[in-house]
Amino acid sequence: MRYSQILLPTLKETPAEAEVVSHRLLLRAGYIRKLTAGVYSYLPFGLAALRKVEQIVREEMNRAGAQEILMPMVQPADLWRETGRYEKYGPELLRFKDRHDRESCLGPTHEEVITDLVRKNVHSYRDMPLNLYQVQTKFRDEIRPRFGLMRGREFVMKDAYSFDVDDEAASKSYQVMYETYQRIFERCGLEFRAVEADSGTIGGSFSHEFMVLAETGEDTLAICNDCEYAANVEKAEVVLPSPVDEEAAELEKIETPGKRKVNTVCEFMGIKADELVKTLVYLAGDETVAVLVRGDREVEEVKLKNQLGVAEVIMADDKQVYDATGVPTGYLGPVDLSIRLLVDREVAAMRNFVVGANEKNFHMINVNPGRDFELAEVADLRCIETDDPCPECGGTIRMTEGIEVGHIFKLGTVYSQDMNAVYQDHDGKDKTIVMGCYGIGVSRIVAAAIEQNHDENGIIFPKQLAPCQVIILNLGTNDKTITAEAERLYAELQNRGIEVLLDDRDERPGSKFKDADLIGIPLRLTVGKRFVKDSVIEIRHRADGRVEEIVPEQVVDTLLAELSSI
RNA sequence: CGGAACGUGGCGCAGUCUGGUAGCGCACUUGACUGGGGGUCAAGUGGUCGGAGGUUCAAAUCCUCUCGUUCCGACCA
Repeated sequence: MRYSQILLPTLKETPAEAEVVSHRLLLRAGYIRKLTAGVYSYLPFGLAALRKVEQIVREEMNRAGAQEILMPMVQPADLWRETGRYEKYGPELLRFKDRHDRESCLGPTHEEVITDLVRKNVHSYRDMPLNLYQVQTKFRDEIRPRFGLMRGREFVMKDAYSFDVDDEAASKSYQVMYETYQRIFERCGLEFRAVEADSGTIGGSFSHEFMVLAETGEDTLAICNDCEYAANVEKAEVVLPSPVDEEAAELEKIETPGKRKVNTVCEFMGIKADELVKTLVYLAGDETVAVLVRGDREVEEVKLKNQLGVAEVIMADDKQVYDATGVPTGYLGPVDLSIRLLVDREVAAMRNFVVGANEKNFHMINVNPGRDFELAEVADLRCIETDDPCPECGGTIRMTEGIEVGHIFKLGTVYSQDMNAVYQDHDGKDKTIVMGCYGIGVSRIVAAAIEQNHDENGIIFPKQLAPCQVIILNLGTNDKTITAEAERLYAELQNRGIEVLLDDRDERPGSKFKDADLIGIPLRLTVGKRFVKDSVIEIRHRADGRVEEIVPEQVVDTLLAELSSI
């Protein structure tokens, strides 16, 4: 490739619409351009990076015994009605009618289509296990597309579906995919964690998300500094604290005029927030419940939801609190409280703390669980926080953001039952096929890789994902010696099968250096004055800025050695 | 869907409050100089100011509607 001929429109300034790093750099480096909200064109280098990810995914899927197919993007509504998802899926499913008034939709995922395919073509236990996958453009009409390739409406996804005779075989297929995913993300050069995901709606099944660790992630993860533990904060368990060994002092009511907030009460009484317990009121279905957590903690609403077994919990407003308890907000406490009370495990282990007195302008001190109020319902209800102990190894937890790049799911027979996908077993009886599904956000990986690998000058692609491995800068396009050497190197590297871009533009050196940094090519060769003077070529590593000067004869061997470390 | 902001040449922006011949930087074209971290000078190209309607002698500017984009939230996973 010659820079003078390729469409690689780099920008000095960042388009105003781009907020996150990967979006900014993808635009600036000339990798993508937006057509409309959440829909992008891939320019040559953007496509090249995408292909690199696809290639890794394909190799590993094939190695795992999966077979590649390609399914239609346009799908008939009737198929979706069989699973009830045409109604359930919501407005993310882009629906339309064709010229014959047939209802159709653009595929946001392919469980229905693949299950249809399999029920028509797989009839015997001999046909399984079977794992089929595709790499394809998906369309989800997101309410709010954002962050460029991170959450587009149209995006490239690898989706795989496994079919097995029973649950045990399906678990094996799941395990194979779990390991395959580990390999894929490792080969992509990404720092990632596999985290257990919520299996909520489909009982009995299980599921893992693969998260790339990066600041711009949309999910918050609790990860351990000392071991491999990682969990979505919604699921991360807070370790049971050991009870405080302290003698219970005498309960006392004191006046706290106008002091309602945790910090004002603390200030007024000269205590810290961890010596106080706050009482929060939630609406959970038809019920109103109170939750006790330490003054400096937050309630994790997902945990509360699961504890109560309801679909949703909403924080009560001042009026709802008063209606339910007869106490104005700010003075609530567990002593003689009239509504159902849930106690965070941490609070249950505390002694002699401060709570509201259930009376305007009064708080209580030296409150003790068990003695002053009943510990009817104790559970893990608070958010895990930085420096909390790790539930696995006891190390310390830190919080980080994660980008979901993969999600694997044991589906069971959810779809096969609805769509009557059965096979004939040894005994001649029809049995329902057991399924799994496995997704990877291929285009999202490109964005995630950039989120994780960049500096102030631009992208730093891992070698495995870079559109090409080497860029040669000809710093003397009007100098015969320099140009001849740059051209010679270019031809030689191509012959040796190295992916190389030759910057043969009549630009000043500064521009060429800036562009080379911006587009993120791992290795840079510079042919310039130093070649004329000392017959040396400069080789520079984008990732760490390391520079060496070598004679032309060494170039190919040096590059091959560098690239073999992939 | 709720809240907020923005829309002026390819990109980034000023001008809008206070109506009066559309501007700046970058990019692009031509020429000269220059040539190892986005260079200098000169001369140029390119915009019916998102669209429609209205007010006015006069609208980028005021009013109404509309389309688009972005941010926060909700939703979804």
